[in-house]
Amino acid sequence: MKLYNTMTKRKEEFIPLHEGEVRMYSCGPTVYDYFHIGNARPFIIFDVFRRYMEYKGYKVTFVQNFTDIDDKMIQRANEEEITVKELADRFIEEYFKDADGLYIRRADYHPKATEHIDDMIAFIQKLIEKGLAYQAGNDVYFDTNAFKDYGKLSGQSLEDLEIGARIEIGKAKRNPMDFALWKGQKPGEPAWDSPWGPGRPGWHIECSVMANKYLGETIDIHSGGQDLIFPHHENEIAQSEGVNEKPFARYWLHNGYINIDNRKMSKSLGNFFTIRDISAEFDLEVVRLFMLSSHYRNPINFSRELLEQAEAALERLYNARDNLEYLISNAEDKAPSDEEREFLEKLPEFTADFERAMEDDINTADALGVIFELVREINTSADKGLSANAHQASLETLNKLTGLLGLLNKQKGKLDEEIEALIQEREKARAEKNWALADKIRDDLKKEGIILEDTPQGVRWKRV
RNA sequence: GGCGGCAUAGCCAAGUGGUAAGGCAGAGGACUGCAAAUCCUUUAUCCCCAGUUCAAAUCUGGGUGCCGCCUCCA
Repeated sequence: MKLYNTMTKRKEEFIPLHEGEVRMYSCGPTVYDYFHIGNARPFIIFDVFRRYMEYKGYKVTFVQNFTDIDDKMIQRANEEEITVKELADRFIEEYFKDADGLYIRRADYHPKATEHIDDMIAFIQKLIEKGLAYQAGNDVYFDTNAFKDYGKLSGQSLEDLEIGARIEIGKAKRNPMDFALWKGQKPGEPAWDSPWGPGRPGWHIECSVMANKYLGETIDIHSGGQDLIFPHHENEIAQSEGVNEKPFARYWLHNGYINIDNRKMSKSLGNFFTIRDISAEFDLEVVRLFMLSSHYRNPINFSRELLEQAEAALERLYNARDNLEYLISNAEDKAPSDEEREFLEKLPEFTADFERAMEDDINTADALGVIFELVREINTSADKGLSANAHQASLETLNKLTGLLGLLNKQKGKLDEEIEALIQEREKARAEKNWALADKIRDDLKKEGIILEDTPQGVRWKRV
């Protein structure tokens, strides 16, 4: 498995710290609102990565946090006249609704910042003891000048960063790049007791602390959006390596942005679509396929047209599966022909190609291409007169590969007896060349959401 | 100013030295009572210029255009 590591700017062979295990931490949402499709990208792509590593036999421990206390949380809670806790509880629930719709599996741990305040205080104390942090008034700051590797992830020297810094030098800070570990309470803000007085943790410290707590001092993989490289991940490294004096993460994975009209989609620009918005018009599985149709590090544009393309592509996948299931239930049991043997020999090549794509830095676009090649092979096999056994093998391969990408989750289900009877009635009408009746039944069923297709192998149905 | 990314058909998109995957849309054809599904065929001076090489979408240099990070952001 090769992964592009932001730290080294190269693809590297993945070697876990502990044999057979993957410990990964992915930065999760700040739960002050519904998440948008830009947020959804890392959730989806790293969910796929996790599925794939499990498929490869690794024991994966996946942690994704919820940031449930920060400036935005406080501001939104004030606007809505509810507590920060109430706001967080609500949007954590909404997170899971949307994540479920996208078939994003639950992490092994979803730690919340507010439930780790004591751990954070202890961590900050260690930083102070090591001379890497200082108290200024009721705040505590990380002393970036005291950490020699500061800037190594983003490839920036502290000097360069300072030249470009747009940030105003806080009165209490020694250096413009220093960042808050602990913020003293301001009027009306929620606060926790600490050695520095009542206050709340800075944003960056939670990830260092929770990654350390759930995954250890050195983790295998840390992932998130490219916009977190600086300052968030840079600061996490400073904190974690400052305290532990060990590498924090072995591989840093960062996904590219979702753009609207070629501009980054972000809450601050206001040009975003939430997953909740999209779900009103599209099945969220379409969004999932859309996300996987390009490589995760490339930027992707978002538009309705592109979702429609993804929708059509997804339907092709479902058609292939439906057709296969139909063939299985109707194929004869018979001895395999030479053609069948050839087909069955070829089948594993698709899995091999798929794996090759995935192991090249999670190239889901290429992997999807392999699935579509498999689909053509399957569709072509329909009239080869293969045995049920052969079709079953095709189905298993298709399900395996699409399952690794988290696609084709919906099951077809069964038809009501009433509708079953109508289909039989139509078949009878067709046999009698009573096209008027046959077409009427087909139209009526379409209104019920059932589409009938008369294939060379027989009549088939699917839901709209 | 510093750091980084991208440019492949109408749209989307893989492909890091050997002569352009795949999806969507369109066109033509096959199958079909019709429709659908499916299959076959079809659409690319790989942004420009120069260089390296037997060979370049791929490497090097120089352009051009677009985007991102350096402030909260996935």
